[in-house]
Amino acid sequence: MTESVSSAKRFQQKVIAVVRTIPCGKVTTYGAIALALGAPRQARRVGNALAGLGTGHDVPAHRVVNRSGVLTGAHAFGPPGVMQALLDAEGVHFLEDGRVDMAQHFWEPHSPS
DNA sequence: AGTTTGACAGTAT
DNA sequence: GATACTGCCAAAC
Repeated sequence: MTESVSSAKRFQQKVIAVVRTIPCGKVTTYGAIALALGAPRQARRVGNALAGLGTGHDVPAHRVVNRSGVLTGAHAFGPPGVMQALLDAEGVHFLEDGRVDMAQHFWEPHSPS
């Protein structure tokens, strides 16, 4: 089935595949995902792909933060604080800066192959 | 068809 | 160490 799909859509599917493998209580970065997909420096597209998911997916997108540990995509989860609450419920610890403790919860994804 | 924006990251100052 | 600038590429306007 060689269906013609937009490259963005295909990229999105690959992103989803990786994000779904993120273990509970762990977080990763956009750049790490992009690198695992074989698209280094394309971190922006990873975020853009997740932004297109919207609601009704089984993807733990709340476990994806930027390199600084900031929840840059919190706005996509509706009311502010929801993304933080989801992570906190999974045992993720936050710094006083409101950032995720990357040194403790960073998890590096692998290629979905 | 050109410009702007975006759930980022790396390098330079 | 913090701030500024640039690179990347696609979707939206």
